[in-house]
Amino acid sequence: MPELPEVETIARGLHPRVRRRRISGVEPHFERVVDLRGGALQSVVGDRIARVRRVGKFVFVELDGGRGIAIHLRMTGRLSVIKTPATNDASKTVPYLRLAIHLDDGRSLAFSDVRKFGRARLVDGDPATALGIGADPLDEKVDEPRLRSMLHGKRTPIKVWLLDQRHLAGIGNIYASEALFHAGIRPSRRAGSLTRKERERLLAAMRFVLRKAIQHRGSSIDDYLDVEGKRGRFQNLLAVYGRVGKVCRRCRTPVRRTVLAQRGTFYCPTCQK
DNA sequence: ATCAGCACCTGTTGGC
DNA sequence: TGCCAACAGGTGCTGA
Repeated sequence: MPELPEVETIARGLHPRVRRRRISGVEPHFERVVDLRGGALQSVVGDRIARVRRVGKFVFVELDGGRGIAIHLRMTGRLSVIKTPATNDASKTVPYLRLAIHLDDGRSLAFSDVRKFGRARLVDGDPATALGIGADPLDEKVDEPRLRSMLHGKRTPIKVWLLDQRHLAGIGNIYASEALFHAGIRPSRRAGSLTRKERERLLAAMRFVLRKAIQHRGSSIDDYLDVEGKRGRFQNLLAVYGRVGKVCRRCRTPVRRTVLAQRGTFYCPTCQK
């Protein structure tokens, strides 16, 4: 479900609600929700939350002392802050509750997820390094020369390259299609074949689309909701994603759907070369 | 390195 | 109306 704009919206919503709170307990309701590669989560009990921010597609709950909890919502994960439920009816309070992080003020951070794909992982030190993900696409240090060196010699389709979080972290299936539309580049183009102008357009398009989507609090195509349970609005402004058969907003050509890396991929055959 | 295929899960939807 | 295959915003593993 959530990509960079949705995760950014959630992190921004969560931050003022939980900052400076101390963690008083960690209660998993589904065994595999904790990714043990970072070690057991119980060790954060007693720690204070410094802030909440986005790292790639992770919601990062940063703790005093340099550690943090990295939460990945995958397809259907949701975060909310609730009144701490009695242990025996926790799962009734929030449907599909998978993990409750109790706070010292009688509230809990609730991580729920219909599909059980979401994970929470303890991280020590720089989260991007620990999580093995690349630079943020909104980071201005990612400029054309840097993109050029990253794409050099790559024969994989540019859209597939964009989805690989080790390169740039945060872009998912919606915004990859959208950014490529705004850049006028076919999703199937070999990454290394982009010209300088195309790389410049791609960088500008990624940032434009991601910033616009953040302004609109993300895209709620199906079930994405923010921390307050509200839908985003950017789904109404999508240019190609999910619009197969409908006409391109720019040139009226019907939008096409193909499959790349087993993912639905949308583009305008006229506007994208 | 890279890539297809599948696994992980459950719910919704579209076609017959 | 009813059934069921296909599909869904993501990643991670295996084997070629």
